Amino acid sequence: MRILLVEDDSDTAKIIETTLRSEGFVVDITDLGEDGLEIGKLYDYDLIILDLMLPDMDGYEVLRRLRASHIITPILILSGLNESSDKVKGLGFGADDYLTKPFNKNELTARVQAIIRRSKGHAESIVRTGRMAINLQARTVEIDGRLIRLTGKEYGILELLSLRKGSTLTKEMFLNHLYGGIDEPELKIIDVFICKLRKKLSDVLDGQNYIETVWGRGYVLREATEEQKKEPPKLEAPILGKLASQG
Amino acid sequence: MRILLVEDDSDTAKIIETTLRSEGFVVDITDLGEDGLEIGKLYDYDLIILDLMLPDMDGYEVLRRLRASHIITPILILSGLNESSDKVKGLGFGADDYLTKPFNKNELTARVQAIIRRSKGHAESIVRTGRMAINLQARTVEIDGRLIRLTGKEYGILELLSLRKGSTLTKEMFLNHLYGGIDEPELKIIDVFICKLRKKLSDVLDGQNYIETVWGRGYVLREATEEQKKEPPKLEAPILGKLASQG
DNA sequence: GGTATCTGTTAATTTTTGGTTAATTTTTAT
DNA sequence: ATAAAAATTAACCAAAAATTAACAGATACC
Repeated sequence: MRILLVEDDSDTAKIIETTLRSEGFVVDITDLGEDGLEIGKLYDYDLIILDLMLPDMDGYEVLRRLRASHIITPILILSGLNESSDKVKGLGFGADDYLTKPFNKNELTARVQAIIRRSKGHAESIVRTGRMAINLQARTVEIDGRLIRLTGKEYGILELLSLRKGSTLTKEMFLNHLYGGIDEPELKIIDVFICKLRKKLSDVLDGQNYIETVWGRGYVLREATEEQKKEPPKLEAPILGKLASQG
Repeated sequence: MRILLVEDDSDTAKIIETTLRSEGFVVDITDLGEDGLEIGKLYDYDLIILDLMLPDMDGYEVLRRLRASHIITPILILSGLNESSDKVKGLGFGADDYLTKPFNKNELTARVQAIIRRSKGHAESIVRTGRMAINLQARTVEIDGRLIRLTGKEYGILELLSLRKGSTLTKEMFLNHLYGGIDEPELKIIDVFICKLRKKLSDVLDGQNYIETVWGRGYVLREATEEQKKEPPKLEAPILGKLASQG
């Protein structure tokens, strides 16, 4: 579960971040409405938490423009004001819930979980590509129903590719999302993880590769071809014949 | 088992809290009806204990609104009044039981346990994983029908893992749920308890381990493999020899 | 074809995290 | 008040993951 937090007050942001992280959410933070708008449009978050008081733009403006761009990501409005007019205004513009500062941590997590549960309509969010299924809740990957063991960064890369399936992601994008801008390692690290990831997947997919390289640009996860979707033939007689003909 | 206590008198709250905690319940407390309403709606508690005398709102109002919102969480009404009319009124509004102050601690726990057992619809809530069975009502753990002696925190960790079997829980999650946010010890404590827990279980499971480590994220309780579900072969001659030598 | 640039792969190194034990503090029961 | 049990901290080692570095293989472009 991935949450975008648009909040300029760093103390509040920190509290929200640690609270939600401790519940297992992945939290991306930006302090500008402009950036929130951009990122919210570009990536498929499970929830956007939006502060009304932003340095560059009115929170409502961000909300309005997101909805105008047909972004249906659930939005939780965060405000220091307690007027009910604001509440109505926010919900009217298409916010899903409203929380006033200061708030209780349990209430925050409760609301966040409630909104997300509601928005998913109880359905598990699973992204399928050929024989591979990525469970975003459990952060697990299965191929032909068998669990594939991935490390944190390996999974992170695969998750990003899945969320933006079909479009090419640059290494810089991966770096940004996996390291949140600070203390980033070399770009090369992405190649290394892609390599490891491919190896783990292809071990089970007997040589098939879903992660395509776009030379000079980055990587894409493409919808599998009909050929790739088929389960591999069980190794029985044909193999024996093949082996026999080779020997 | 998680209980929400809506009570403004801090002495009463304290007594209830310690009584129920000593029985192994996790207790969240709020002193406002408004908050109780909000939190009760959003969180899935096993029981809500509701005082009628609240500073901001009539307890009946909270009860009525919870039921109006289709919250079916069992509710225990707590009151200083002893009139039977009140009793009827509360039960009529959809409360599950009624307790008058001052009350007896044993009666409190008995009622609480009864309500919760009833609300779970008689079905024993037992989570099975391989040869292990966790009884959430009794807070006991059995392996091959034999009782395993666990301490409070050890059980708490195993219970959480069972309730969310299959998904990885971070150490922060354990800390949050086991200590309710305040006065939390170091994260490291979770490792220690996991270690003790594994040891106690594996002593009986002859080396098997149901609690899996997800490196960098936390721990999971996974459904056991077919192999793990089998009872181990009974040791014959060696045991007999051992007993003989002892007797 | 040559070459500069980008990518794939492996190995070596560093950092982080987990497992375990023992010591200490706190809680509980008697 | 005391002993026993449980919880917590501290310290250490081992294991795993992340990162870097080095080099081999591809690809685009001239």
